[in-house]
Amino acid sequence: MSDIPRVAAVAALLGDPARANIMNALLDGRALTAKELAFAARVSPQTTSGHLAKLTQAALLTVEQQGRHRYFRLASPLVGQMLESIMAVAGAETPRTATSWKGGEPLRNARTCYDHLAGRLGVALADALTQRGYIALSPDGGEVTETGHAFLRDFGAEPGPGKRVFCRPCLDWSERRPHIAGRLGAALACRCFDLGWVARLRDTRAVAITPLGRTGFAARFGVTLSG
Amino acid sequence: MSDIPRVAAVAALLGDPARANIMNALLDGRALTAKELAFAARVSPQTTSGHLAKLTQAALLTVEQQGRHRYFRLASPLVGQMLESIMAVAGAETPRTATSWKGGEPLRNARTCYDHLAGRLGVALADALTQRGYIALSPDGGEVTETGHAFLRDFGAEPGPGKRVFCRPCLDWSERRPHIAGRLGAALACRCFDLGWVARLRDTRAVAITPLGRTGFAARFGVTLSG
DNA sequence: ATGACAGTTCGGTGGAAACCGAACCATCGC
DNA sequence: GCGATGGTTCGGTTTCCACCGAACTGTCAT
Repeated sequence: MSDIPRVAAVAALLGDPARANIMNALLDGRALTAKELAFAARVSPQTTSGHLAKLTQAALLTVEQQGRHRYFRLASPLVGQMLESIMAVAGAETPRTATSWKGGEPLRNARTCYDHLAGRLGVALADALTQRGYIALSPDGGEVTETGHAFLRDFGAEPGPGKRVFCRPCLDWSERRPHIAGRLGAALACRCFDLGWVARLRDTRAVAITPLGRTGFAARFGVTLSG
Repeated sequence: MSDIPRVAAVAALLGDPARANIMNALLDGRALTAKELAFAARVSPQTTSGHLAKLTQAALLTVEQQGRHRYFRLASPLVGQMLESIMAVAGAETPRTATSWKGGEPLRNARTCYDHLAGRLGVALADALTQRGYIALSPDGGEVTETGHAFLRDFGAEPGPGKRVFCRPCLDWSERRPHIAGRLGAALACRCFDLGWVARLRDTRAVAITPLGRTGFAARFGVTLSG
């Protein structure tokens, strides 16, 4: 007895659809204003204000005031990981009759997941790197090989020298297979944005693969996607 | 839009204190009867029955009928990981005025976390293995060194040959530092139980360190604990 | 068969909270 | 200064759901 109430409180916060939408909108790590979040949550600004107050009060979000705007973002990567893990079980449950997934198609194809790439693109990259012997993934951890380090250095996505291990698998809720998270995932995604291979879309976590990216992914990773 | 409602539904289930208590009681991987869970949840059997129905309906729990008893357990390790990740943020939030932790002392000292050891003991083991150069841990992953493999083989806790990577850090909610989870964590815990170094206690996730274990942990890991 | 026990279903009650309309405070631009 | 805009607070309504008492089904024991 003593801290279970705390986890229940946190879970209850995520248990409201409006708040879940808010958290989901912030899952890519950006900072959004209260109004944008109201739109994402599909409720009125007043209601949103109350929700945001609770979420920041619980230290799930942090606020930053800029002029008359208030920018909200996830309080820590830990919060992002929590959301991902909930998505993993929420997606796994009930094999379900492949119902109307319509509308989510761009999301399933390529999106950002806090700070790294996910969706079919993310999984394909993970597969490509694994198949070429650059990394090794298992449900519990990941590892970069010698040749993998060389490849990453060459590609320009070698994370700075820190702790030795920095590759974490993240269960993709749409593909049901792991993609690359952790510092390596962040570095890869960052490099892909820098190269102009992918571009963020408005009001969604989905990302577009540019023509430049299409050829790039094919040439460097042997990855071809329809989206 | 389309799966956020799903995560909200899952989170809402965990958001009720009674259900959170139930999940917490099952977090060590054992199977418990409805009555035991009613006691853990501190509500009447009728109410518990309703909660259990919802949790199994949502595929967070599985049931197994045995005579007139129904045994409930977590549906998958994924569910355990989700709970751990929520605990991590729930524990992190609000540095808080070091309030009355009384009663949780044994839990903080040594406990099981789904299938591995946690608490001061778990963290101390992770520290010892790290300091001796047997493993390398970072927030995003873990790795076993060559000498580490040799040590584990000698200790009798080498997981079977599967994927190469099998060491996952798990943020300890009481110590706020990582301990060892994943296949390696499970193997270590299993070996410690086999050796009689630790023993489960009734009606709690806390474990006792036996006199045998006290000398064993000191000799093999250089770890000494008060509990 | 009979009683004991595990677990569920049903009905009613009470409390919590999500929601919005309206009014209010602060900041920006002119 | 003024209106426009971002954001919050307040009140009242409505809906939802956790909870328990009571009654029921099934299994085990003697």
